[in-house]
Amino acid sequence: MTLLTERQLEVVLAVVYEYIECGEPAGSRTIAKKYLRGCSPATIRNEMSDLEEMGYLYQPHTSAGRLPTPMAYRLYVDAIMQRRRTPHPGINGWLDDIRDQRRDMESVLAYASQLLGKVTSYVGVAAIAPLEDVAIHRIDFLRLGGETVLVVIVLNGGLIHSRTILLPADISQDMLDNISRSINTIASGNPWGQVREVIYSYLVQELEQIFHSCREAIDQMDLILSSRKYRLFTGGARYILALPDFQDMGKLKAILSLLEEEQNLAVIVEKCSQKEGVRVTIGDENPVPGISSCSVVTVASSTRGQRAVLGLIGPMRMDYERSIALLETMLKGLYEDF
Amino acid sequence: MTLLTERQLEVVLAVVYEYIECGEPAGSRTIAKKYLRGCSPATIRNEMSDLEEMGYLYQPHTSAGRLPTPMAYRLYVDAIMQRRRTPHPGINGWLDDIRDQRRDMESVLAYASQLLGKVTSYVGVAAIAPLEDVAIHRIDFLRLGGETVLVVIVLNGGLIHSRTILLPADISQDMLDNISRSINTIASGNPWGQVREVIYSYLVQELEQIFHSCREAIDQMDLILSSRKYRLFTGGARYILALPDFQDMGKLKAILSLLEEEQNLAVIVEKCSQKEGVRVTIGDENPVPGISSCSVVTVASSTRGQRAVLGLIGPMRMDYERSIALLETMLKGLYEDF
DNA sequence: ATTAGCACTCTTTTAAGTCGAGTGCCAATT
DNA sequence: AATTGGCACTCGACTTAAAAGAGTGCTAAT
Repeated sequence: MTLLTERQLEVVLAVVYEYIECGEPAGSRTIAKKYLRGCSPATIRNEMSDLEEMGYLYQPHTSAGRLPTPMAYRLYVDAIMQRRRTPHPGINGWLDDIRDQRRDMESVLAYASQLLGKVTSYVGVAAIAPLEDVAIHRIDFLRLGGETVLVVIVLNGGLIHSRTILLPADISQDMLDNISRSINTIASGNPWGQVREVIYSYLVQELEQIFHSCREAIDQMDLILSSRKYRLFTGGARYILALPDFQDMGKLKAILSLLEEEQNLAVIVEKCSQKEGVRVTIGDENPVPGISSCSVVTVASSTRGQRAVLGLIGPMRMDYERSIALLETMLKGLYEDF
Repeated sequence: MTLLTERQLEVVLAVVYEYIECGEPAGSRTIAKKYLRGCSPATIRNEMSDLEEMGYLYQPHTSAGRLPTPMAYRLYVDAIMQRRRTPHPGINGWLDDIRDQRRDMESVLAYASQLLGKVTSYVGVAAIAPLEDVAIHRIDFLRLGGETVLVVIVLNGGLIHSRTILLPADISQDMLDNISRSINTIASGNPWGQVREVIYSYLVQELEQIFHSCREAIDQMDLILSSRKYRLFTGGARYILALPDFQDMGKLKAILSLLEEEQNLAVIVEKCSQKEGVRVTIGDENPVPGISSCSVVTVASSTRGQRAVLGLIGPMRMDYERSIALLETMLKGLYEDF
């Protein structure tokens, strides 16, 4: 891969910056006047022509200015990431709002995602999941009728999982309460991995006759807890309607589909939570299809038994710098609360 | 109000039906040929002209066919509601899907709303709230750190409420467990109204010194439980993009805004849950602004300590007949499970 | 009361023409 | 050898004009 000259780099970054700001193809004249005062438009044109050959720029049609390719965005984002980031100003007021209406975590995250969307005009994402070794606070069973039982698991960070399971026999609520009591004496304060082992061995010793019945129930709980499923929230989808990039119904549909299909969204969140800090994926770099014309900025962090992710999904020409600053500031702000 | 002649009624209903089916203004020729074979287009034209004066029809422009006004839709829907409804065929397979992946209630409702949207191309809504007098299964406290405590309330139907509250002192988890134990002995199986009274009198007698501190906590819980807040789910928003009625960004924004603002959606659900059964609101009849060009069909029902609502939000020319049948069938199907 | 006929209206579609932004290239300049 | 000014050329965006089509309103006949 041929390296870029200093000036070529400048031109690429200028085109990206200009396009992010104005939303229209950048012409040689504009770039020369606003970003590289020392050069004439003709010079820029030559550079641009070369850069197009190299795959950094392209023209939507012959007589238009240049647009950045994903490669150019990548260059731009990498450049930004190296710079020192300043915190995003002016969301402190909103964070106070969140703090004031003391709510459960889900509401807070839902609100945070809405806020992210509102402020940026992109789609805000917030997600949280328990860490693998988080301790269980309490397990509770609630007879819903017949053989269906609702299992409620409260984890130590405050996350709550619930799920109905089917027992092979109609067990009374009193009996369930007893079971719950026994389990909680060993479970409370310990991670599921340990708890499961203890329950298993207990079952084998004491309750062999109903072992198989319970085993399925335990497997169910295993599924709930080991899936480490993210609780996902998105907000602000309505604001992207105003963006010129989403006037196309096709793109709109793609992004709405993504938001409504938790699985795909989970893949994105999953990917980014593998390491702490900011992560930017551009266009095709995204692991899910359909949003290849979008970019995703996320920031992840783990504390107190939980992994939290905040993110923004926007057009490829989204304001990466501002988005990153906003996400970092907000994540930090939220952590001060929890 | 002048009454409609038999034939006028027929014409109005025909125009509504035709428009619902085809999505285009209905001309006199079409109506005469497809719905009133006995009459010539000219006759229909005369009737239409009268009906326009009466406020049932209108023309988008001089040389176009007629469209139904909200009044006409109302007439049509009232006519439908009197008819005997047949169950919606072909969703049994999907209901089985729901049944198979035995999940917690929230997932089921989320899935149901998605399904409603997918099948109809409108927006599906599902909501559930506890009845006022539903019994409490369990109240649990979890120390999150410092003075913040997470209260988890499991209600007898399986609904779970949680919320962080601020206590005036840093209370240890052991202490919280004790409190929880005491409360549960009196709370479990009883509705909150009673429980609150008992706790109050207990506090007054035993714990006067910290009465005020706890009082606030109890008030908080009061707020959680007496708000009877609906848990809301919507799904299928992406499908409306394909409808000709929502090609307009303005309308799209209005409906997305509604979906993202729980409050407004709650108003709609609230209204319809006041009586059992089907309810159709057309255009301006809707209690919230912004969706005056949409209709909402809902069906509500209460059992086992819970009120459930299923609904569809679609264009005014939505297929009311099919929508109603679908909602009724699905609600019935869901109740067989829970 | 109903209907056939016809002129009229208004949107939609198609075609043609103009405008302007921006490029590519060449020859002149540094 | 790199840079620059000049100029012809391209292609989309916008404007205008004309034609087509669907449907009505009205009038006169049945």
